[in-house]
Amino acid sequence: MERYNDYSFLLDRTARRVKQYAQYQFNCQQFGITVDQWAILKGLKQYADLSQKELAEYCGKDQPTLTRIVDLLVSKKLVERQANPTDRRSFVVHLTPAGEQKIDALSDSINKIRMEAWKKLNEDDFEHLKRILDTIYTNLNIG
Amino acid sequence: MERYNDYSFLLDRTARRVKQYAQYQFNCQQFGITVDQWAILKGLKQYADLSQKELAEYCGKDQPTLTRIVDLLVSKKLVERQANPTDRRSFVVHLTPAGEQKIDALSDSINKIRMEAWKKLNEDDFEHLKRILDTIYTNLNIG
DNA sequence: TTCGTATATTTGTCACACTAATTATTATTG
DNA sequence: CAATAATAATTAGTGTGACAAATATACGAA
Repeated sequence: MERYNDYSFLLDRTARRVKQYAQYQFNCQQFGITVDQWAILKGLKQYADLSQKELAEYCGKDQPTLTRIVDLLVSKKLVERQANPTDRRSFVVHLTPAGEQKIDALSDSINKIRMEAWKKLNEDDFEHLKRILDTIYTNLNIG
Repeated sequence: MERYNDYSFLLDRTARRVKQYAQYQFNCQQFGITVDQWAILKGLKQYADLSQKELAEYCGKDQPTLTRIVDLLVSKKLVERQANPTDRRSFVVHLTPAGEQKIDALSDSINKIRMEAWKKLNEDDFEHLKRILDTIYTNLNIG
């Protein structure tokens, strides 16, 4: 069934538009961060004070990418790197008060932006999508 | 239903893995091109001799990205830019014989790579996925 | 203890996405 | 016909993704 090949085009195209739409709204509303930086802030909020390796894993980024995103968040004073007392190789990434505040200030607006994509779709659609994407994801495990 | 927000994480994660897996196989099998370069070659094969603007549209790329991919394909001698006789602002992108040959040589292997993702999924799943992704895509039309 | 290996992070390089600005050409309008 | 607007392609700048290599530290085995 060669036409199934189209899934890769559809996936790539849709993922890019989702990100582009969100970033466009972030810019219009002057959130001052990127979509990927937001994902890291949310991860920190949810799991709190992780090492970069753990944070990368939970957020689905690789470590070099996470390093660079954390660099940007540090320069915006939204997070800080703290020494890890039990392992001097690693850092603990910690939300600053400004970071906490940013999350509180943006959460509602960002939920609204995200939900724009879900118009005309329902619970069953979500379950389908989640199952199919997870299947693809595990089918392609390289390791 | 705030949990629907996860669709963006799932989409991004899956699209990246699909691309990463394909690129990994491209590298192992020494195809000598990237996944995105392949998408442009296939677009040219299908539609033949388009301007860069048209090619970008059909392939779902923006114009600056397409310019750079075409640059790389030109340097690999797989395509060439030809003057457009009716509009001196634009080029016609044309597959070279080497480009045609590359497509013929790789098509079967790439179909096989693509189908790895589809294990344990069926026709209905494809229809679901296509409908849901297309709905999201059109929901987020910025223009 | 010490040597070798594993791990956390960083850095470098190439490719791609998006935006804005530039250049050359074409189309329009006054 | 000249001035202006629109368009195709490019370039520049920033952010992200993947991979490999480098660095510093931790851990395990001899």
